[in-house]
Amino acid sequence: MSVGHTAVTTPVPDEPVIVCETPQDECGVRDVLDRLGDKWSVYVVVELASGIRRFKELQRAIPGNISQRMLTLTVRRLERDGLVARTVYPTIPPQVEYELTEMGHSLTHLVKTLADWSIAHRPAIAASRAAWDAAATEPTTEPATAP
Amino acid sequence: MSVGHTAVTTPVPDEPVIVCETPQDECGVRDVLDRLGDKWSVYVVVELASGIRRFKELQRAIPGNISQRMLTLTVRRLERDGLVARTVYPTIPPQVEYELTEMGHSLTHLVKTLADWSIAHRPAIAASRAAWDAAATEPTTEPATAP
DNA sequence: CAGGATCCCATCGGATACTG
DNA sequence: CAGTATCCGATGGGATCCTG
Repeated sequence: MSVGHTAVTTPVPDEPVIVCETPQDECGVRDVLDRLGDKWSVYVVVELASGIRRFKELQRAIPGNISQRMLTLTVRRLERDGLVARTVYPTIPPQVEYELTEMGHSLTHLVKTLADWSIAHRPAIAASRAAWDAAATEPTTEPATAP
Repeated sequence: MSVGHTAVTTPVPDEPVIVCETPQDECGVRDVLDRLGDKWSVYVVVELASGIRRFKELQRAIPGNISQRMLTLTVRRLERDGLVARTVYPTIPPQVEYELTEMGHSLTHLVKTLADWSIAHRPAIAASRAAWDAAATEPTTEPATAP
C-alpha cells in the first residue's frame, strides 16, 4: 500500500503528536531536564520517595558517593523549587530531615517512566554502541576478513 | 490516628513503588538522563519526531541557536546510541539527512511525559522559587514590617 | 551532624577558521 | 552544505578545612 503517495514527510507509525505547538519554543522540556538532568537530583528524589531521610542517611543511601557539598546544593535546589521539604530540629547535634513535597512525589511517576524506558532499551543501545565503535575501529567497511 | 505508631517511615499516598530494587544501584535512570540531560539532545529528538531533517534544517529549527559543532556532537551521539539514523548523499554540495530510528521514536512518548509534567508544575515551581528568593532577601523570618 | 567556604580540575559548550 | 579542528571561557563537581 501507499506506493507513490505524496505525504511521505512523516513515515512515522503512531507518535504522541509530540510536544511543541510553537516552533522555536522550548516547550518546557528543558525545565524538567535542568532540574533532574544534573548528576544527583534524581537519586535524591528516588531515595526520598521511600520516606523521610536525614542528611547523612541520604548521603549514604545515594549510589556513587555524593559529596556533602553536592548533596547540600542538590537538596537546596530541590527545596527552592518546592519539590523537597526541609525540617530542622535545633538539637545538639543538629538534626535535619528531608522529605518530598506533594509535587515532589508527582515526580516519581515521571522518574519511573524514565527508568522503564532505560531498562527496556539498554540492551539495544549497548548493541548499537558496540557496532558503532567497531565500525570506527576497523578501517574497511566490508567484512574483508583481511589477510 | 497513629500516635506513636512505629511504621511512620512512609507517610506517602500512592507512589508507583518507584524504581530500584537493589539499593546502591542506579536503576538505569542515569542512563536516560546522560543521554537526554545535555543541552540539545531533546530538541533534536523533538524536531526529528516531525520527520526527516537535513543538517541545516535541524540547526535552524532548534531553539537557542545551537552551534554546528554542538549539533554535530549531539547528533553523532544519538546516532551511536541507535536513536537517530544518518543518511549521506554524496552529492555536491553534500546532503545529509537525519531521522529518528524506531527506538528514537519511542523516546517521543517519554519526552511528552516530561513536557507535560513541566508545563503542569511550572507555575507552582515559579511560585516556590519566588517565595524562597524573597525569604533569602529579607532578614527577619516574621512579617515584622520593620521600622 | 549538618553545612558553609575555598581551592582546583575536568568537562561542556560557544566562537571562529578551515576543508571536501 | 556538512562537517572537523582549535582555542577558550563558563560551569559542574570533588576534596578539604572549618564551624555551630
